[in-house]
Amino acid sequence: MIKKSKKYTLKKIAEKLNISVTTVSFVLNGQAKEKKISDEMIAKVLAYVKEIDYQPNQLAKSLRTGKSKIIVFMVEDISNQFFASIARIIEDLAYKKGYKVIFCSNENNDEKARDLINIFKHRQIDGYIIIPSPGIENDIRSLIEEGIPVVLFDRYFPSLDTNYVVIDNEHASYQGTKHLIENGYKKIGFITIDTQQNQMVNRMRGYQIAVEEKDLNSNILRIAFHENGQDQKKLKIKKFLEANDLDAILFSTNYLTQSGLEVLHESFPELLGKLGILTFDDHEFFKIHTPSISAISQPKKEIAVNLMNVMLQLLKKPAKDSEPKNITLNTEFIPRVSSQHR
Amino acid sequence: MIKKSKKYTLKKIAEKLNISVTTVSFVLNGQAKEKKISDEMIAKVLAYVKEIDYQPNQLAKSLRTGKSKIIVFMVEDISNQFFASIARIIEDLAYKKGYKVIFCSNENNDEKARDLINIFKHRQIDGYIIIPSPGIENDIRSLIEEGIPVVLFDRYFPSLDTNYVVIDNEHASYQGTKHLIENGYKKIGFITIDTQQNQMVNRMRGYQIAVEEKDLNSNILRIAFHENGQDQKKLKIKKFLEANDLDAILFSTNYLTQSGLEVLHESFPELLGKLGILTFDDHEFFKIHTPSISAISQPKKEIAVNLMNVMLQLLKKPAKDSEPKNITLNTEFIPRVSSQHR
DNA sequence: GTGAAAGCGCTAACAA
DNA sequence: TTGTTAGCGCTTTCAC
Repeated sequence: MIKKSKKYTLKKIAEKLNISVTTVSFVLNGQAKEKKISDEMIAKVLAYVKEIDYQPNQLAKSLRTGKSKIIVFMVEDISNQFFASIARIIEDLAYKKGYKVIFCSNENNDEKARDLINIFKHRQIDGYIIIPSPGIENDIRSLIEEGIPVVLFDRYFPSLDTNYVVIDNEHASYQGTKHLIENGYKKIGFITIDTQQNQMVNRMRGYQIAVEEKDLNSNILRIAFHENGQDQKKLKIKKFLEANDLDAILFSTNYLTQSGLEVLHESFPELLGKLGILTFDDHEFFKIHTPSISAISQPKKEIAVNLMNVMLQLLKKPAKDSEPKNITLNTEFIPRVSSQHR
Repeated sequence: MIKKSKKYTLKKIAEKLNISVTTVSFVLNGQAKEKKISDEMIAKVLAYVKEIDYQPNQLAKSLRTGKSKIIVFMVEDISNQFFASIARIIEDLAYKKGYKVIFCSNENNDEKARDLINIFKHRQIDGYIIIPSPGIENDIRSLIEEGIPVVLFDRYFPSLDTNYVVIDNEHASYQGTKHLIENGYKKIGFITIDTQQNQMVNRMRGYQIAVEEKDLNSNILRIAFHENGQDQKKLKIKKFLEANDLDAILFSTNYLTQSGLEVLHESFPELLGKLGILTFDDHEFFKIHTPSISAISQPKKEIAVNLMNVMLQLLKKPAKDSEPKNITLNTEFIPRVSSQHR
C-alpha cells in the first residue's frame, strides 16, 4: 500500500536529522561521493529517507532545474489503433527511463497543434515526439531553435533539418502496387488523403510510378482528412467505385481501408470476392477479415524504439550538438488473400 | 507561428510597466475588479500582456497553488481500442476545461498501478480517472482520504465508497445470453478473464443466471489476464472448443473475442458459419467481419462524458463534501449475423 | 488601489 | 566535509 506520505520535504528531513538540506539534497541526487560526504552521513540519510518513503516534489525540482521529465507524444488521433500501439510502446520505454508521457491528438490541424505546443511550452516539457500537421513547420523550427528536443515521425518537412523516424513510403507503395500488377490486376485505384504531406505524397508517387511503368491508368481518389463525417467519406468512396470499373484498390492508410471495407460490405458485397485490396498499415482484424486483407505493415515496435532512442539521446545532449538523425525504416509486405487474383 | 516567448515573467512585466508583480498577478487572475484596480491599469496590463503573448509558467503556478491542471487517466492498456476511444473523448473534454491528460497503462497489475500513482502523487496531479487493478483498493482509498479527486470506471470495489462510472454488466450479459438462447442455441460457452474483479464476475453471473434459468449447462473458460503471450491464450481457447461441443460462445471482452475469432479462422473455419458468437464491447471491425459479430456495446461517449462530469465537479469542490457518485450506464445490444441460428 | 514580501520545495554556488 | 542562502516564478496576506 502507498504510504500516506505526510508531505515530507527536504527541510523536514534535514531538521529531523539535524543536518542541512544541502547534505540531504546531495545524497539524494547521488552527488554525495563527489561532494565528499561521509559514508555514515550518507547511510543515515538514505536510511531515513527510505523509512519515510520520501518522494521529492517534482514540481519544485522542475521549477528549479527547468526539466520536467515529461515527454509529449502528439499524433493525429490517439484512438487510431496504429498510433495507440506506438503510444503504448513509447509509454513503456519512457517509464523505464523515468519519463512520463503526455499524449495528445492534433487532428492534423495546425491550430490545435499550435495550441497544444503553446500550452506545453510553459510546462518545461523536456521533449516532443510529434506527427506534424501540415502547416506547423515554423512552430517546430522555433521549438528546435530553442534547443528543445523534437523528433518527428510518420512524416517530416523536407525543408526543415530535424530528427525524424519515417518509413520508406514511396518504395513500399511502389512494391505494393507492383505486387497487385504482378497478380494480374490492371485497373488499380488509389484512395488517399488529400494532402501535401510527404508521407501521403510519397505513397501516391510509389503507386503512380508502378502504374506508369506498366502503362496502366492511374485512378486516384483524394479524400479530405476532415471530410464531413464518416458518411461523407464513405459516399465518396462509393461514387469512386461506381464511376471507375476497377479491379483493385490500394488504400493509403488504415482508416480509409476501414471505410472502404464498410462500403464494399454495404454496397458491393459481390466485389469482395474478386476486387484486389491492399492497405497501408496492418491491423489485427485484417487477417481475419473475409477475404483476409493484404497489408503494407509498418514496424510499430521499431518505430517506437527508434523514436525513443533518438529522444533519449537528445535529452542527454543539447540538441544542437549533433547532426539530426534521419531514420527511414522498412515496411513489411504481408500478402494475404485480398491481393491474389481470384 | 508561435512567438518565441522570451521567458517573460511577472517580474519583468511589472518592471516594464513600472508597477508591482502583485498588480499584474491580480489582473491576470481576474481579481482586478475585486481588488479594485483601476480600469486604466487593467487595460495597460492586458494590452502589454497580449502584445508579448505572455504565458505564465505553469510549474511555478502549480508549486504555489498545489494544482497542476493535469488529470491522470489510467487504464489496463491504452492500445486497446475501447480504452483508446474513451481516452480520446476524455482528452477533448479535458482540454476544453484547461486540463491536460496523462495516459498510462497499468496492465491490470497492482505493482505497476501503485508505481504510477506514487510517481504522480508528487506531481500534484489534480485528479485520477482509473481502471483499478485487482489489489489496489487501499491505495485508492488513501488517495481519496487525502482529498484527491478519484473516479473509477469499468469496475469498482464494492467495499470502497467512491465515485465510479460503470455499465450494467450482469444485466447486459444476462440479456445477451438470453438472446442466444432465444435464438435456439443450447450449448453456450462463456470465455472470460480469470479474475475476481466485479465487471467480469458480474458478466459471468449474468451468463450463469440466464443459462440456469433454462436448465442449460454452463461451460466456462477462464483465461489469466497475463496468460503467457497471445499464443497461449489462443491455445486455451482452441482446447476449450475441442473439449466442449458448443453451439455458441459469449466472450466477456473484446480482446478475447479477437483471439477467439483468430482461433476459429485458423482451426475451425467450418464453425464460423454456424457457431453463435456474441461479444462484449463493439468494434468497428465486428460489423464487417464474416459473419458480422453481434455485440454488447458499451456507450463510450457517455462513459467518457460522465467520467469528466464527475471529475470536473470533484475538481471544483473538495471531494469529501458530497456523496460519491455511482453511475451505472446501460449497454446497447447490437444484433448481427453471428448470433442468429443459421 | 497598489506594493512589499513571505513562501511553495528544490538545487547549487559559495562560505565556513 | 557540511551549512547558508539566493532564487526558480508565482500567489496572496498584510501594510500603506
